[in-house]
Amino acid sequence: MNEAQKPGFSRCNNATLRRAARSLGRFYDDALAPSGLKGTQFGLLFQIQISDEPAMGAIAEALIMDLSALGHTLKPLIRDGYVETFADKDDRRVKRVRLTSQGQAKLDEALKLWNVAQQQFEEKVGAEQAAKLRAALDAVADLDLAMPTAALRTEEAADQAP
Amino acid sequence: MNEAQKPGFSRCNNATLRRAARSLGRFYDDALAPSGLKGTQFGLLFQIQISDEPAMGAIAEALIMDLSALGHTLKPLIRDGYVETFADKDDRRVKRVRLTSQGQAKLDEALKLWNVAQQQFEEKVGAEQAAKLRAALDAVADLDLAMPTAALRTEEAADQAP
DNA sequence: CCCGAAAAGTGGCATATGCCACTAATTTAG
DNA sequence: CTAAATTAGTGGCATATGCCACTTTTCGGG
Repeated sequence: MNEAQKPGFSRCNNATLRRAARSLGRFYDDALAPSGLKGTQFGLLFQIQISDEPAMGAIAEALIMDLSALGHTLKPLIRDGYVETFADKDDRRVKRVRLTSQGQAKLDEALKLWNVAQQQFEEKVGAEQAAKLRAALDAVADLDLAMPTAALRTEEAADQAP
Repeated sequence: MNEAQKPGFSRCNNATLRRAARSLGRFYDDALAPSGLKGTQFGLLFQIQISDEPAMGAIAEALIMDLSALGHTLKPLIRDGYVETFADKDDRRVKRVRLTSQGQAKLDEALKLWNVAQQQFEEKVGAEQAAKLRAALDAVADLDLAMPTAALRTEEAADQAP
C-alpha cells in the first residue's frame, strides 16, 4: 500500500476533524455545564437569536445540518421552554422559531460562560490563529463537494440531459 | 454588547468546528455509502487495524473519545461481524479488539472509496493546505484545555495540597 | 493476607445527526 | 383552474457521543 493510499497516521481529513470536534466539544460543554446547556444547544440558541424569527429550513441551512436533525435537536429546547415555534403568516408549510424570554435569559447566562471558554481557547492558540482556523473551517464547510463517480449519476444526468 | 462579548457571525470555535464536521462528514459518508460503512465506522476500523489488538481504553484515548461511547459505537461493528473482542491474558479487566477477516475485507473495500473522497477533497483545498489544516486540528485536539474557575477546584486542590 | 483506592468496562439515559417515507401546502405546467 | 412536481416539516429508525452509577479486577499499603 503506497503512501497516498492509506490514511497514514490519520491522514483522513474527516477523522481528524471529528476527533478535534470531540475534544473541543467537551471543553465547551464543560464550560457551559453550569447553565445546563450543551455547546450545540448554545450554538443553536445563538443562531436563532441573531436571525429574525428564522424558518427551520433557514436555520438548518445556516448550520449546514439536516432539517430533521434540527427538528430533533430543537425538541429539548422547546420542552424546557427556551424556544417556541409558530406558523408563517404567508406560507403555512413554514414553521418559524424564536427564543422565549426565558430562552433569552438562558442564552445571556450561557454567553458569560461561553466567553470564559472562548477566551481560554484563544489564549492557548492565539486569537489570530483561532480566526484563521475558523476561516479555514468555514471554507471547508462551504466547499461544493460531490462525488464524481457513480452514486451521483442521477444528478449528473439531470444536468446534462434535457 | 461589545465585540469580544458576542460570537459575531459564529466566532465560536466550537460551533464552527461542528458545522464543518457535519458538512465534511456528509461528504465522506456519501463516498463510503456503497460499502455500508459510515465515516466514523471507517475511522474506527482503521484505527483498530493500525494498532496491535488494542485495548478499548487505548482506542478511546487515541480517538479522544469517551470509553463508553466507544463501547456503543463498537456494537454495530461487532454485530455485523467486522470486529471481535477478547480478554487480555494478564489483566482480566482489559478487553482487546481486533478486526475479523470479514472486517479486514470490508475495510479494504472502504479504503478504495475513501481514497476517492480524500483525493476529491485535497484537489479542492490543495494537499498542503489540507495537511496544514489537519495539523492545526490535531494541535487543537491535543490542547490541554481546562476551565480555570470553580468546576475544577478539585483538580487544583489535588495538585496544590498534598 | 485483607482492605480500600484505582483502573477498565458495561448499561442506562439523554442529546446529536442523518436518511427515508410521508403529509400538508405551494407552485408550476397545461 | 387542475394535476403533477416541488417545498417544508414530521416521525421512525439507527448510529454517534457523553456522563453517571455500578461491577469486576488489580494494586498498594498495613
